[in-house]
Amino acid sequence: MYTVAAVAKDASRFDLNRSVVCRGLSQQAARPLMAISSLHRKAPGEILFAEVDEADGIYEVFRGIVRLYKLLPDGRRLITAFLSAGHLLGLAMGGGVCVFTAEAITDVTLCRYKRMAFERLLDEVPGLAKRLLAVTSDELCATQERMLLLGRKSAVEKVASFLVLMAGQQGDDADEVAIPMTRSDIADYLGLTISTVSRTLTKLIRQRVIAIPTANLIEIRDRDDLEQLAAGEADADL
Amino acid sequence: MYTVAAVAKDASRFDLNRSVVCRGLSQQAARPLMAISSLHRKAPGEILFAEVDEADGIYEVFRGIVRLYKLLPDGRRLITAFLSAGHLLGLAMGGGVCVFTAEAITDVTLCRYKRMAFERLLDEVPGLAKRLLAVTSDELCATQERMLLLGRKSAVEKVASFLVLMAGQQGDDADEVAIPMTRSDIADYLGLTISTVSRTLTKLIRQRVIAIPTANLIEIRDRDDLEQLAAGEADADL
DNA sequence: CGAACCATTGACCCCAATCAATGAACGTGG
DNA sequence: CCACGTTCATTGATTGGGGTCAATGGTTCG
Repeated sequence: MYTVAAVAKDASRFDLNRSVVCRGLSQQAARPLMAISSLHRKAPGEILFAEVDEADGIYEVFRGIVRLYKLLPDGRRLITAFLSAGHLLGLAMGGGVCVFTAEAITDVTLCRYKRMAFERLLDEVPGLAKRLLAVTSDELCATQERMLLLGRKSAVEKVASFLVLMAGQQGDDADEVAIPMTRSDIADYLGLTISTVSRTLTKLIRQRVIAIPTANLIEIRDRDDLEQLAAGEADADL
Repeated sequence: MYTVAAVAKDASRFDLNRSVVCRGLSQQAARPLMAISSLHRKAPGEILFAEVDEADGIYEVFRGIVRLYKLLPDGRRLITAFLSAGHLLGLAMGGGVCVFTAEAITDVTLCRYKRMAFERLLDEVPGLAKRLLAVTSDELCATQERMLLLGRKSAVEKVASFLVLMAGQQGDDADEVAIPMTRSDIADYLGLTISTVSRTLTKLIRQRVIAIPTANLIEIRDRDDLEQLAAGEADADL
């Protein structure tokens, strides 16, 4: 763990203008946020906080990818989200207790705002609460889509949706999509098993919708088809 | 549709202290909210707004139950939430467009706050944004649990979870749970089919976990068992 | 009384899970 | 450098949970 002061020289990693929390706030308003923040690094597999922990703050991901997940007693896992740079983490704590586990899947840099102090700033910094409300509203909106996927989409539709989502996150024009997570992660994100994810991917390859040069790199060969599959508009051509 | 003035005599249905939006705000702060609100009634089956509509405001449910759902092109439906009195509706609009359809399933009374004016009040009324942030955070927290259910729970676990949820919403001590929605609604809420919901309920009856005097009334006979099933802690006794 | 809707239940089927084998990619240490 | 273990991905064989189709009965309502 590094305090902000300690890495102050590395300004690009803690630039207020890049911070999602601070965006839209005046420099002056953002300053108190600086004061209660600290920069952290995590290696792949490291846990930021677990499901039972007391919520200790709000995190913002600066670099890398974090997975959030919930577990059932017997080990079944559902990944509720993959968070990349610019995403917030810790806003949805139920009564001060974490409702999911957060774990780094790549090397991760993030910034933590102390909970108590942050709560106080919500009253003091004008526009901060409204800004966070916008963020959580967007998130809530995205989870609606995810529930539809989890509850009603077929395996092909799920995998296609995932690929479209990943493609959308990294420059729209690029047809090569980097997949930083494992098949197991994808499966637990889509409510499937590893086998089914793998089988479905090869099915998409055979249909020439995608190609997979490396396991972690997927090339989209027919974006229209893929998006149609993702939307559940495909006729009967699986 | 009724304006607030028109139903002002019916004070109990538009009491600021009962309003979730206004709770925690001073009387003075709440007054401008009154000014931009209007009271509405909807009959069962009436649609408040549909998935493609422009978001026209924030609603608060005062009485009755509303279902929110999303559809796939071929008609598959997922009900994302049942909203009862005290719930807000319309906060999670993606870029001013509704991301789901809202439909009354009972007679419903609700209050609408005009969108534009409401947005303005977020800046002007101290504490309002923070209050709504708390509401959306709680909601976000609840959707995590729902995603786990949709993605990883078995039919029995889903139905048991649903019953526990319904029981929790209406006085904890009562063992008779009123089910105001149809089996079809339950199915689309849990990501199952009508048949499976029905079959699962009779299975629970045979295990003496519940009893169903009327289709819309479920008696919980063994709450511990039910909660264990809901949590996914049951061994192998289906 | 009949129509419409809802819930239950049975017979059957299929999609995705399970079980299991194989291969590829990577470190690590001898 | 290569043998070895480990983790990850693919793929086949088989199973089973829940979907589909369909018949029946109960309620409500016009």
